[in-house]
Amino acid sequence: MEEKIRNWEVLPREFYARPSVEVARDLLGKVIVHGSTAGRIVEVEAYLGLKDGAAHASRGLTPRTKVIFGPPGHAYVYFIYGMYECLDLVAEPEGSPGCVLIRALEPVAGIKLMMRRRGVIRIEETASGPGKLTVAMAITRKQNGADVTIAGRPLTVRRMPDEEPLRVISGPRVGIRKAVDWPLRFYLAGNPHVSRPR
DNA sequence: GGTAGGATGGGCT
DNA sequence: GCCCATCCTACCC
Repeated sequence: MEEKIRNWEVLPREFYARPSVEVARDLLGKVIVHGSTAGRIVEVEAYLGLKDGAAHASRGLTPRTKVIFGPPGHAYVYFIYGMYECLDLVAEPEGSPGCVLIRALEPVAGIKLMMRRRGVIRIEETASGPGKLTVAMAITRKQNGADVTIAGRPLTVRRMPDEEPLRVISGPRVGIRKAVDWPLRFYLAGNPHVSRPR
């Protein structure tokens, strides 16, 4: 990782201890750092609690969902479709379920390594999907439950010092069968790393 | 440009 | 046994 990134502010736990929709929107433009790789968040989805039929947490507290009910600012990493892993960041105060699925990143550091892990030659194919970005950044279920608010840990989320205003588009979440009309997906307008433009 | 179908295994009823 | 917060390939305009 480039040395400058190591000096960027790590988002504190208070950032995550808010309603999931607010946390989702505000995570856009922030940077996920894992090992020597880093990527700017360009697409997210909020998942709520018991009322949100599409959310894993809607089934209640189980071995898998206990991280979502735990303290905010931790990673929730789950296995899906027998093949892929997806990264969420836990929101809401402890005891209140809610999380944000990271759906796409714009590679920022360790770009060649990320592309090599993915086996792609175009940067836009590197992390433009929730299953793609975990491969590119080597994030696995080993990181499930990891605290992302502590500088010095391998997995952190940081604020760029020169963050600019963002044009955000919201719409329905992708790949779900329940609560399909809730506009809980947020992404950066015109960004080529978004998984599904429009 | 587009999409239909298959890969593949864990979680939960 | 069924469902899945996905991705890639083959195939078809």
